[in-house]
Amino acid sequence: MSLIQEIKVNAAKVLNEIYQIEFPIESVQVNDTKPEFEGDYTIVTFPFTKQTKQKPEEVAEKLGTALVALNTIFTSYNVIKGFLNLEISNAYFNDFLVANYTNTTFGQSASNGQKVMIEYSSPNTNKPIHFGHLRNIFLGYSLANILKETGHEVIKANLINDRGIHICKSMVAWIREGNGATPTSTGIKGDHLVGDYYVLYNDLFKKEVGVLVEQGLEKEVAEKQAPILIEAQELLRKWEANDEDTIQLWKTMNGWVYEGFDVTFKKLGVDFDKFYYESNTYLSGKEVALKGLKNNVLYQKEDHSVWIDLEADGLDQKLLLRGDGTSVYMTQDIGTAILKYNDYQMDKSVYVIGDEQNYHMQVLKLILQKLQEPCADGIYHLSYGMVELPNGKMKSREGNVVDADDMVAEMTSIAQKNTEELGKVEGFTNEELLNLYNTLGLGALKFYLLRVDPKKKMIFNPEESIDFHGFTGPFIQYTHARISSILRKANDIELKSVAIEMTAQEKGLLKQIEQFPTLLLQAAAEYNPSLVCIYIFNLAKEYNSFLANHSILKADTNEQMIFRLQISTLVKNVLAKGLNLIGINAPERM
RNA sequence: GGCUUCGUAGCUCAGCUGAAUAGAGCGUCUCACUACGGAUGAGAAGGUCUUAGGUUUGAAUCCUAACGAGGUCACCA
Repeated sequence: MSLIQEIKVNAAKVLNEIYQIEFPIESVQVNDTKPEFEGDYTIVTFPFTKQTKQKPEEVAEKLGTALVALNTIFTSYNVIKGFLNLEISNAYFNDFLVANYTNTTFGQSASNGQKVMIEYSSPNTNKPIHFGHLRNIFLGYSLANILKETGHEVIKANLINDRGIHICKSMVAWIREGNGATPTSTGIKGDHLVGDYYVLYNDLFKKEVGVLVEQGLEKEVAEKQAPILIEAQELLRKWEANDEDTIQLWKTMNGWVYEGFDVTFKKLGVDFDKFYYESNTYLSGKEVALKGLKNNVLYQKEDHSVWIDLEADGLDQKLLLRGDGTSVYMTQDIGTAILKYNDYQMDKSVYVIGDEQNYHMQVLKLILQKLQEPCADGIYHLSYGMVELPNGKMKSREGNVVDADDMVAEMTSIAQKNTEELGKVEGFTNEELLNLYNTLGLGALKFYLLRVDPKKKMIFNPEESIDFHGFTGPFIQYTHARISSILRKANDIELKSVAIEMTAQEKGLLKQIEQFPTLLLQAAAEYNPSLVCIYIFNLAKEYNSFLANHSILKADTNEQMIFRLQISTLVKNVLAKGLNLIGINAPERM
C-alpha cells in the first residue's frame, strides 16, 4: 500500500473511532506539506467539520493525537488553521529504501488481467511522417509502455491507410512526370519520393485549375474538371476494379513507402505487434450495416443509401452505405473495430487520433453500441491536440511541414554539437558517439512532445525544442549519467543496511520516490504520459539540488556514504525506468 | 450558427476530483567551483489565473453568461 493510501486508511479509521461517523477513505484529502511548514503530509480537515460539528482546528488536534498514538509511522504533528501537518518517521523511509534500492522492478504492478489494444501511428501512404505524427507515435508507444508496466497486456496496432484517392494522386503525378524514378534510381527514401509526387500533384492541379479559370470556368467547376483529378479518380476506379497494371503500380509505390516507414520507425525506436491495412478492411463494415438494417437500428432511403439516425442522442444523421452499396469511412471503421475485437477480444481499445476526429470517434462508438457490438464499450479515443508552428498549421499538401526524418537528424546534430563544445567526447568510440548523439537527440525530441498534456494543442517552437537545459530530456539523461558516474566510482563499496539520521532533503527524495508507483497508475488510468515527464523532471531536479548540498563519496561517515549511495541507486533506477517508459534511453555516460 | 476543446508570468507549460502566500522551465538580473560530472546549484524581478455574475466557511479549479482562439458539423479519408 502506498504511504498516502495508508495515511488515508488510518485517518478514516481514527475518525470513525473518535466521532462514530463513517468517513469514506477517499474523503480524506492528503497533500504534500508545503515547504514553509513543518511536516511531510497534510490532511485537510475542513471537510469533516460539518458532520463532526467541530472547528477544523479541533478535528485536526484530535486526529493528530490519535494518529500519532495509533501508528509508529507518524512521529509528530502540528496544526495550522484547518491543516494537520504530519511528520512521517525516518524509520518508515529507511525501511522503504532498504526494501527497494536493489529492486529493479520497483514501480511495476502485477498483472491485472486487462487486455488493451493501442492503435497509433496509422499513417497515410502518400506522404512521409511529419512532426505532427511524431506526437501521435510517441504518445502511443509511451502509453503502451506505461500500461504494460502497470499490469496490462498490450497489443500495439498500426492501421495503415493504404488506399483511396490520396495515393492515386501520387500515382498519377508519378505516371506523368516520374520517368520511372525509383528510390534506388534517385537515392531518395521511398516515403519521401512518393510524398514528393503528392506535392507535385497539387502543383499540377493548381496549374490546370488556373488554365480552366482563364478559359472562363468558375473556380469551383474548374476544381472538379481538372484533368489530373479526373485521371486520379479513374485510377481509383481501376484500383477498385482490380485492374492489373494499377494494382501493380499501387503495390510498388506503397512498397517504397513501407520501406521508408520502416527505417523511420526503427530510427524512432518504436514498434508494432499488428498491422492492419485498409485495403483489406475497407469492405468489411458492409455486412454489419446490412445486419443493422434488419434489426431496424439503421434505415434505408429511397436511393437505397443506408443511414443511422442519432438525433435523439444530440448528434446528426449519418450515412453508412452509399446508394450504390459502397461503404464510407465510418463503415470501414466499424468493420475494423469488429475485426480487431474478433482478433483479440480486448477489454479496451485505445485509438490515438487527433482531436479533429472527436466527433467521428464519438459517432463510431455510439453506432457500435446501438448495433450491440461487444467491442463498443471498450473504445476509448485518446484525443490529442495538433502541433502547430509559431506561424500556423502545417499542411503536407503544400509541403510546409517539418519532416520527421529531418527533425531527428537536426536534433542528433545539435546533440553532437553540444557534446563536442562541452568536450565530452573522450573515452568514446566513434560508434558509441553516434549512438549517444542519437540517444540525446531523440531524448530531447520525445520529451519535448510528451511533456505537454496530450489533449492540449501545442506549439512547436524550433528554438526552444533544441534547448538541452531545464525541463528537457537531456537534463534528466544528464542527471542519470551523473549518478552512474558516482556509482561507478563507488563500485567496490559494499551496500549494507545502515540506520542513520537523514537530512530533510534525503527524506524528501525518498518521499518523492515512494510516490512513483502511484504516479504510474495514475498516468495509466488517465492515459497521460506527460505525468511521467513531470515526475522524473522534478525528481532529477531534487537530486541535483541534493547533490549540491551533500557530499557522497566524501561523506562524514561511512554509514552516511552508504546511505546516500543507496538513495542514488534508487533515484537512478527510477529515472531510467521513467525515461524508458516515455521511450527514452538513459545513458551511463554523456 | 449548432456542438466541442481551450484562455494561468514576456514565451512554453504545471496546478483543474475545491483548501495555507498560484508553481516550473526558457528569457532577464545577481551569486556559487580547495566538489562525487557546471548539460549544475542558490537567489531576485515578473501574475487583478480573459471578463462579469453565481454556489461555498473557502474558487485558477464547480455553475451561468460574455469576449477571444482552435476543432468539427461531406455520399473525403
